[in-house]
Amino acid sequence: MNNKQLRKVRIKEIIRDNIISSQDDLLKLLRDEGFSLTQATLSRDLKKMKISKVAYTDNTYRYIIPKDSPSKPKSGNRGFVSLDFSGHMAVVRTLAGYASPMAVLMDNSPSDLFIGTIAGRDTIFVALNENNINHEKFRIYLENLLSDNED
Amino acid sequence: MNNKQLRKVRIKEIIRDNIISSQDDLLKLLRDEGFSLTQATLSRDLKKMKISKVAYTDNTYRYIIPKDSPSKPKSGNRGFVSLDFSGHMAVVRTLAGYASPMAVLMDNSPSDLFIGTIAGRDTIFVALNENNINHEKFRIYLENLLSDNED
DNA sequence: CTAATTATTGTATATTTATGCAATATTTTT
DNA sequence: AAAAATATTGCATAAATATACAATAATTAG
Repeated sequence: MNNKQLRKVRIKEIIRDNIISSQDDLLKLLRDEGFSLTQATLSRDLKKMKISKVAYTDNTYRYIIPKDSPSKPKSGNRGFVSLDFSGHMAVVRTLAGYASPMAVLMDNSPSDLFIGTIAGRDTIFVALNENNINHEKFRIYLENLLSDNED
Repeated sequence: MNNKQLRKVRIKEIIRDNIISSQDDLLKLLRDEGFSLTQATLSRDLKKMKISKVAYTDNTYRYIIPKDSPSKPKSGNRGFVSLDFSGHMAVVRTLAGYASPMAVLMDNSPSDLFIGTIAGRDTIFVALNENNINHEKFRIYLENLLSDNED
């Protein structure tokens, strides 16, 4: 294991075991352990590891390790297969059985972009808002819904 | 609904439907809609809402709504709600819409413990193997099924 | 109503984080 | 091994974000 990999492992451990509220905090701890690096490198490491600062309930900021961080196969898009459009209708194809829960997800994240969904076994019809038809935005909406919201 | 609350609602919607990579991005969109505020206020709003910038797989940063946000459905165990038994039948309750995919999961992980499943919207009936009725084992089977593999 | 209290916001700025570029180091190719 | 290609890093700084403080607005108490 080279220095970079070792460093990354320690970064995760430190963040798991400490309250870190800035990159400089973390930088100091790493340097105390003998690592030699700068904030710039740390910023890059954290980006690669998807570790980021979030607001905590105690009104402070902390760095946290995302729950799904450990190289999760991106195939886990909740059964998503494809998205196509037909006029005012978006058609989402899913793996067998996934259409209904995905439609429920959408129903629970309402948006101006659509006015309703109906799901079969592996297909969802989404009635888009005729005053606000924007395929690209709907695609982004769905992408965010499916990737931001893992179990 | 006063201006602040309205603004916060819109912030969530905008982040859900767009790719936002800085507070200034968001600020511009809000101002386009007629909101009058500064980056400082936005920073405070986002802190309160626990919305933060995270590294995305495409090597960019995006603001995202945290997973446990109230607008997202709570789905810790893949929509699982409860498990009960009635004679040779196990009855699994799920969140609305989750019954079918969960039954598919079970069908794809066959076991001597049951001989078939049938799913409605939020309920699965599982016909247990009458030669091998063991409620506790089935509970463990289901527990493992729901916690093991990723989506 | 008026005063007191609390909440919201902007300004200005400090703090924090990200990145272009050049230098080094590492790995791969020949 | 040398050359070429790729990756890692620091430096300097740009870009982005958070916050102290003061002002203003809204709410509550008397």
